Amino acid sequence: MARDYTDVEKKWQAKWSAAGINMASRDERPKFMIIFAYPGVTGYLHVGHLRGYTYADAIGRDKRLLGYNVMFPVGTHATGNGAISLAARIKRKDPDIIKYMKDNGCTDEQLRGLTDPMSVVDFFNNVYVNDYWKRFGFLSDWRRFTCTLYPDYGKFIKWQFRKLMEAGLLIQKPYYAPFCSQCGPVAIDASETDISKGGNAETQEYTLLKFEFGEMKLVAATLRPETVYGQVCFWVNPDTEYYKVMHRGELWVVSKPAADKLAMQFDDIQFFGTVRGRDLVGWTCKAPIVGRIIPILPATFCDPEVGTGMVTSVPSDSPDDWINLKYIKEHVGEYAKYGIDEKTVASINPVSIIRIEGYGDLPARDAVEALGITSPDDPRLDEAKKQVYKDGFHAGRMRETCGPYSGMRVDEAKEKIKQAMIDSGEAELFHDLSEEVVCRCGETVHIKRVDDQWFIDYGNKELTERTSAHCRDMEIYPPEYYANIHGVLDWFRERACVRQGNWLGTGFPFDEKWIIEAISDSTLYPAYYIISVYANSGNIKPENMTEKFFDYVMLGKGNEEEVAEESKVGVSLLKNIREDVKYWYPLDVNLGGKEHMTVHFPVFLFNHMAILPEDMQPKGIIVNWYITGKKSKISKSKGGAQPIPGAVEAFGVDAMRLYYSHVASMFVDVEWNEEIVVSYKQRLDRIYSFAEDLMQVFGDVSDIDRWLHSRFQVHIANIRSSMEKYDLRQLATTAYYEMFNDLRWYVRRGGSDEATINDALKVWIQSMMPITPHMAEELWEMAGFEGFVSSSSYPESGGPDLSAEYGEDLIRSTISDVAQIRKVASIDATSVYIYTASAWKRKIYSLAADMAESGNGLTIPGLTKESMADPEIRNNGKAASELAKKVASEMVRESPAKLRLYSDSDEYSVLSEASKFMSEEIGLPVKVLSADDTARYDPRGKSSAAVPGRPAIYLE
RNA sequence: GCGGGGGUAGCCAAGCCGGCCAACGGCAUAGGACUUAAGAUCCUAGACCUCAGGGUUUCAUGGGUUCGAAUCCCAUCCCCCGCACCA
Repeated sequence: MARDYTDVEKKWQAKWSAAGINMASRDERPKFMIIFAYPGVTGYLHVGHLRGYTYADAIGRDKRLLGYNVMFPVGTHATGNGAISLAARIKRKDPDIIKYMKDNGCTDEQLRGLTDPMSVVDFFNNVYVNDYWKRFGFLSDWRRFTCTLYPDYGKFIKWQFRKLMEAGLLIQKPYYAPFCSQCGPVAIDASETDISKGGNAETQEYTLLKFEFGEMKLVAATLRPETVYGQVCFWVNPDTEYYKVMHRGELWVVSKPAADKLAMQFDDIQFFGTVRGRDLVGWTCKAPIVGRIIPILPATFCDPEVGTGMVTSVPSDSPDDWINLKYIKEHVGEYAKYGIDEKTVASINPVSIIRIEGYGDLPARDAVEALGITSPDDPRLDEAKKQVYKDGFHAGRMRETCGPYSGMRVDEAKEKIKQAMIDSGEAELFHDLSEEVVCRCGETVHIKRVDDQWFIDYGNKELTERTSAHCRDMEIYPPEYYANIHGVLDWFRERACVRQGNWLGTGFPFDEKWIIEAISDSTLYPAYYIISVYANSGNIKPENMTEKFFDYVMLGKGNEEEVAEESKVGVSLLKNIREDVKYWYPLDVNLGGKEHMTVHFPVFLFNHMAILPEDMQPKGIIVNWYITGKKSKISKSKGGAQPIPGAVEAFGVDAMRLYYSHVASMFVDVEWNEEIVVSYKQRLDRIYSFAEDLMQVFGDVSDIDRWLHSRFQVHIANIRSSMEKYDLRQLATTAYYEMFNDLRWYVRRGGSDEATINDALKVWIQSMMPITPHMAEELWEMAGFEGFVSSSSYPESGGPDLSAEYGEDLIRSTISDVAQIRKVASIDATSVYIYTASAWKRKIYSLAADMAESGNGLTIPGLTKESMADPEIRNNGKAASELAKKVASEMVRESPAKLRLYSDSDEYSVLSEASKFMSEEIGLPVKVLSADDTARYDPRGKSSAAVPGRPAIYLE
């Protein structure tokens, strides 16, 4: 049957909204505040993002069932240049972006309005709230929505930074930042928000080595300063025109691109003409530290774009250098035109400088030969280079050729040698990117030195220790992250917190030329949701949000009258907001994707600790993993893999929510698979139909009612303990599978009591509410329950009815045993006889229970002795002592209560009453007899094998 | 390199403070019921062996601890993620 899920979803969303149950206001109830880390406004979201958001809503809904006043606010993060570049691309009608927007349902008319950044932000804010979060049935307090670009939000951030300054946590020092000459600073990251190429580039620190060449210094850039003792020659590209630049009174020779890069990192670079590479080759220069005079050789592999376009040659440890030197030696004739003679070349011999386990004197040669590389053009040189470096750096030691560094570990020598050369003026540092990075605007990105960069000092020891200590008292999931977060906090150093350039965000309060960057303005913000509602309603304007205002409402500093005077906010409103803050904070749960583990969550914790008092520190963090596309993350910047509105139409919101909750643990990645989502949809269909049928059952009380009631008490307890750990998957398993199966068994067993069904139905629907709220409301209404299930109260577990469960388990296992015997014995049975155990056997269990309770414990000799002391048992001779022995050894770990079940259960009645049912299930007539019935039919004497919990079976 | 996480039956995926585990659940599969048929739904089966409810081998590989290990320890192989201005 086709059920119109969309209608049901819209119907209940409208009702919730009309009743205002999503709105969170301070009252007498205990509170629960949960957020998810708000998304960046960089485009449309995809089905993967809704996973975490759904968890947040479901957890909030579960807390509602337990009587909490739940606040679940949402917002967006628009800081950055995403909106700027998006608007620019729309404005210039970039076909890719137009297609992307249209594919996601943006109309031409809407598109026409999206040519400035704020329109883009507003547009997506609207999409996120209406097409995603409201559409998914979230009970969020929409009045509290905020965005990082709202002026009132900015006021809060400025306050936050003033507090950081007061705490001495803002510091200034030079910084090397990726920089576009057109757009200013850019972010280099794999998702390529700012850039169009080079997302995996890293900033590398090069050591610039200065080689004396007459009055000039030839400057080579190296990543391996520890190898300077092995320098034997110098590479210059003969086809390149090099630049002479003056720097600190020295005349440097570097490539043109290098000169440009140097100018971004040193202030005094002056141009002094050029020199051709071919005019340098054939001469010699003096190498730093070793003072060795080495020949300058031509090398076409010297790329002017990399480093300085000149390279010092260490053939002992650099596969490139080794292979090129080898080539020259073997093809000297080709180099005559550069004035290179055979004698010079022959005199160049590698110097062994590093001893590495598994390598000979010349690691570069070994690596090259091991890979069978014979030509300078072999692409595997890169691999050889990495291998030699890795092995040498971590396991190598400097040889005796390395002067004062002899015997030192390579990783240690690297720093020491570098520093020594810097101190002596033979070297300087330079930063460059590991690969070409191109800005969205098309310009190449370089590293620029920024002298007065502001940092937040997350390396602060005292702050780190307090934050780390607090984490031990938090609920952090998964447990691995709880254990690991201390390491993450320790590892944090200073973090650049402001930037310049083409960037939307809040101005830095101490110097407005800076704009606060994207992570730093999103740390303390959960607290702002408490205040945003007043800003959104217009009761408080940004200009009212003075430093004293926030000091008062957030920290309780100052007195109301003074603050009211200064901020122009009424005293009662001020007090009211202050009470709100005290009521709602601390935040109970901050939920976010795993990418936050090393960035957002740590700074979220640090900033709370730095600014807010002990009793306002966060209480919980939950990390969720991703829904991925085939092979890769479904990337939002690369175009949505599955637009959300389409998925909602196809599968229904509840099916998607159930899919997210149940398909796997929160803490593993899951590959998006529509077929799986469809199967969840079908499950919901079945639940709908079954629940509807259940509502039509009006019958009599029977034994099975007790069993169903017991099962549900167990499920309630199970759900409660699972949700204490926010284990939504277990909740889903219980509600959508176990409860469902038990109800079906109940019906199959002939259960039909209206009151029992009603009770079970009520709990069942409530249990499903957190995950599939629309279906739950619909069923709740159909069943005739009052109000919203979303606002109902979940019961406490009454505990299980062990004897009811024992009886039912007995019936099930007996049926299963009959089936087993029929299968194994492969006989065509026509009827089934079931014999329950003799009374004396139950008595042995009773004695065993007594012993277990007595504290002396259950032992074989003990039980045998006790049993044989009883005349009734003793009468049965050897069978009795054997059973006593068996019971004592097998039941030694069972609880006395369990033993009592064996001894006290009236198995004959239980099975007799179920005989009709068993006949139907088995398909044969079933007769239940007692082994104590002297007139019983028992041609094979099977009844003697019956024991409590396991009746004997005879088929004929 | 530093830090972290994994390898479970055809696939996905629970379990992993040792025993209740031959190992939850889903999907796919097989047999049966229902149906004119298909689909849906329901039942049953599911590593291997077994003519009476039993037994034998399994949870990357190899060792070890234990009365007992998918679960603890060690080693090995393989896979994945983060490493900074991207919430």
